[in-house]
Amino acid sequence: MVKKTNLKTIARDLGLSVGTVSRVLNGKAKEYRISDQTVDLVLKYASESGYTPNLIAKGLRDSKTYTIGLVIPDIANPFFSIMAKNIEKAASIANYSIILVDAEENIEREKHQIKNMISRKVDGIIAAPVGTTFEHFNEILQAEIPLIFVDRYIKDSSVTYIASDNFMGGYNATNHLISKGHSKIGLIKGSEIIEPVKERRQGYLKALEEAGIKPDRSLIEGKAFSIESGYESTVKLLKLPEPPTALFAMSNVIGLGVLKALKEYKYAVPEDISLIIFDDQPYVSYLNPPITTIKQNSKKIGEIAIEYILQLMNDLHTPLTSRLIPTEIIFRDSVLDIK
Amino acid sequence: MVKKTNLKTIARDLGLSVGTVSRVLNGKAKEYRISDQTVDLVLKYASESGYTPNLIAKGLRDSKTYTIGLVIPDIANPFFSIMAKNIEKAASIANYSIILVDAEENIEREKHQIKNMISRKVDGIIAAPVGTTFEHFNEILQAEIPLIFVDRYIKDSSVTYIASDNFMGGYNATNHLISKGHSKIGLIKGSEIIEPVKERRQGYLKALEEAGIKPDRSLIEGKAFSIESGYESTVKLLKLPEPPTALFAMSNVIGLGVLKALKEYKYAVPEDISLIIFDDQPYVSYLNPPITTIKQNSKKIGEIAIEYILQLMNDLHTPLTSRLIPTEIIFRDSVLDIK
DNA sequence: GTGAAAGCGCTAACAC
DNA sequence: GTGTTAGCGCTTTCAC
Repeated sequence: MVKKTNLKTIARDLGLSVGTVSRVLNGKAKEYRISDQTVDLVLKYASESGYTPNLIAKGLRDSKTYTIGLVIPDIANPFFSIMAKNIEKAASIANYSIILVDAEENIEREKHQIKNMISRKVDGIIAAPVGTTFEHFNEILQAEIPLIFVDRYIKDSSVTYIASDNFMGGYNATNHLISKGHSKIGLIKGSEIIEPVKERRQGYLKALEEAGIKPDRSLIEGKAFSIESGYESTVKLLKLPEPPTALFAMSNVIGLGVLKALKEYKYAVPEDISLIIFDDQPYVSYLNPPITTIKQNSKKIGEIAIEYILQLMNDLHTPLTSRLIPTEIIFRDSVLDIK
Repeated sequence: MVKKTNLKTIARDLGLSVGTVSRVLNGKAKEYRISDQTVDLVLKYASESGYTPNLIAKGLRDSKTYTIGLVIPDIANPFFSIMAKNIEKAASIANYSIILVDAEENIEREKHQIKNMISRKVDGIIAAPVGTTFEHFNEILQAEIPLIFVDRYIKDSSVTYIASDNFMGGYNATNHLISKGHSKIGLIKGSEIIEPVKERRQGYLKALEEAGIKPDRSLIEGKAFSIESGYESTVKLLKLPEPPTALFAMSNVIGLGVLKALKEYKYAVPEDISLIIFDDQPYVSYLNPPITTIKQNSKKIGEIAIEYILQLMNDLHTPLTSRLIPTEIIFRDSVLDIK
């Protein structure tokens, strides 16, 4: 037997009107000077009948869904799952729920899901876009839905973003390698259409340039944030006539692929080759050897994202500044001093 | 300028009625023998104006939200994030969106979020409950919302669950250790109120019993699925007058804590101590040494969960059988043969 | 102090 | 072939 309790049934059973019941349940009894007796009656009945307000109906009424869409390229990537965790936490404190979408690094899926979010009338969208195509995000803007980019972003899009300072991260990683005497530094990257990839590569290039090292295009490999791409790219570099003495892997997933290749080809780290991985994860301390990494502050990125989206939800025209969150280099034992 | 396009505005602008517009947009033009001219008109206008149907209003109408609540104890735990990925994928194929909740292994937060899900009128809930308390789940049942447990479950709850065969996993892990000559096997576990923890421990005990090894209660430690608990428990065991020769860590996070302790106390794996970790993750192949693990099929668990929830959504009284998904032992180099 | 009713956007039953 | 309208559950304005 379904006992669907709603304002109407409560009102009926208590011989009151929906209006009165609604007021009581919204704590507006005082304001409307509703009698204590009525208040008690309603409160008692509501709790005994297990009444839960229908947020959907409420939302329809005031054109809100108390919902934030989170569009992420790969939730299985620990960088994103930690970010998602913090975003969900901050959102729930503000009484918003997260609708999660995993775009699987697939632009078509992302487009489809964006449409879906718009249909669902989410109050805001936080996205780490898969690629550079922007039309589908334009639809969000046109629908006047607040939008914030995290981690990945589309540079000339006017959408506020919060990301790691990828340029400096790439620069610092490369510089550290250079300071240890390395000049043949392989860069294992993701797809170039991703802005952070470009930035990290530019940081890498800048460090080389400052050190007077001529960049060697054959030392730059990789086309995706995946174990496979990391693996294949590393193999290519290892087979070079003059293989690099150090590797800079652009993400934790890529890093796993690099490790796979190094293991297979029996390169010891750091004796045979040095390694730095962009993005720190708990397990890297226990790898053989512990890997030096560029640590991103995904917690902070998530927190600012929610802060920003809440502000936009309050006023769509709040002027917001895109933020580049500093990375930190965590020194471990994967870089050999060859000076 | 907000151009909020909805059925009403389209109807007004085109001099039609909302009914007609709705029919055309729902592909029911044929059925209602609406003129091609009208159809074209509506379709053209809708696409040009960027009309997106309001799923909320539609949902209010037919008491559906096309939404599934996913309640998880820790989305940063890769086991759960991979499961979430698969659940989201399967859900989106069936045109459902996922509302994600991270309970943070906190029963109060879980309760609160469950209430929220009910208010949101989700069409179903997939949960990996934090503890054994059940009242808040009863509310879901009372609200006649389909409910499925994954990974964690509450045994005497009548709620269908899909989980790894934890007993056999624990049994196989322990047996493997025994077969290599170990008899002092430390068990680093999570909180006992979690059913899978009990099951894994029983598997461990059963294997010992079958081998004629008397279980030593001082070898069983741990109280949470966290790095800290894994670390502290391991330290305790290492400080025993007669420390174990092998360790069985009950999860990937616990495993990280174990590794931390072993490293700190300079125990080499497997020379000084053998190790098996429950739950396989990509990085364990690259740990020092690669760790033997019990691999769970989180993809399959997620897929069945969605399959089941869809069936329940179709008919709440579909008879469903709880499933125990087999685990697999992945042999690597962390177990020493001491026979 | 409380009730009545409009309206949020949509679908479907009922008109004609 | 197309229009009208009730109703999903809620809040709030307007009555009295």
